Amino acid sequence: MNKNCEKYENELYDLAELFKIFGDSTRIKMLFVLCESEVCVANLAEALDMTQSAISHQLKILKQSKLVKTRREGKSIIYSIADDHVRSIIKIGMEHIEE
Amino acid sequence: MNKNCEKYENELYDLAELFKIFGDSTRIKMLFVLCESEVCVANLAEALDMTQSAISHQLKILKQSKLVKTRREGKSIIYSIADDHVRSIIKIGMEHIEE
DNA sequence: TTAACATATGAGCATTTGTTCATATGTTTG
DNA sequence: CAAACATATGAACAAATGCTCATATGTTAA
Repeated sequence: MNKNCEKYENELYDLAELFKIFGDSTRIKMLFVLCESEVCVANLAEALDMTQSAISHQLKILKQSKLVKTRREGKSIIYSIADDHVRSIIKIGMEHIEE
Repeated sequence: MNKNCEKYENELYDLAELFKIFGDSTRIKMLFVLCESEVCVANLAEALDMTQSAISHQLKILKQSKLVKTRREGKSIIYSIADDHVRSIIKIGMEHIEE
């Protein structure tokens, strides 16, 4: 029997971890908004109609996963998509949905 | 503020649901194995070193999500990838990982 | 038809996850 | 410096999730 999933055990684990990040409504909405333009925490919260705290907790997860990056601008922290793979993943997922 | 995530509310919800399926070690391993060849339940269980029951429960989820399809062959049920989007999604995820 | 095999499924349980609430940290302005 | 603003974080709790165990359903061969 095929045992490649043992061989690729670690890669597949990481892959699952990656998709897990995208597998939550709140996070995918956040990423979707960020795909269009960089946004500060408060504006993200407003866009999704959620509390600043909830958004902040999720941003932490997105940042730890290196899907977003930050920079400070005055009192605000501006979040943006870390690399184009995020857009690719969302795009290809959307293509699957739309059928 | 950008409210496109309201506009695309439903699509983004479905997208999250899709990625949620990929966001589990067991399921991604199953899909990975199935990407290479169609397999019956018992062989999948063996390949992943898991119980038949656990695999069967997950296969149900994969089937409900239309990521896999089945056909009967004697006493066995043979599972296979339902469409090539599954391979694309795994592939693009892998590309992101390997960096 | 009955025994053996292959898969499916429901209930129960432990773990994980996402939100809220309260509060801490950090920055700018007066 | 103090007050106001923006974000981060820890604890607690409810909901969702994945596995196990027992058993049901369905198929084939004797």
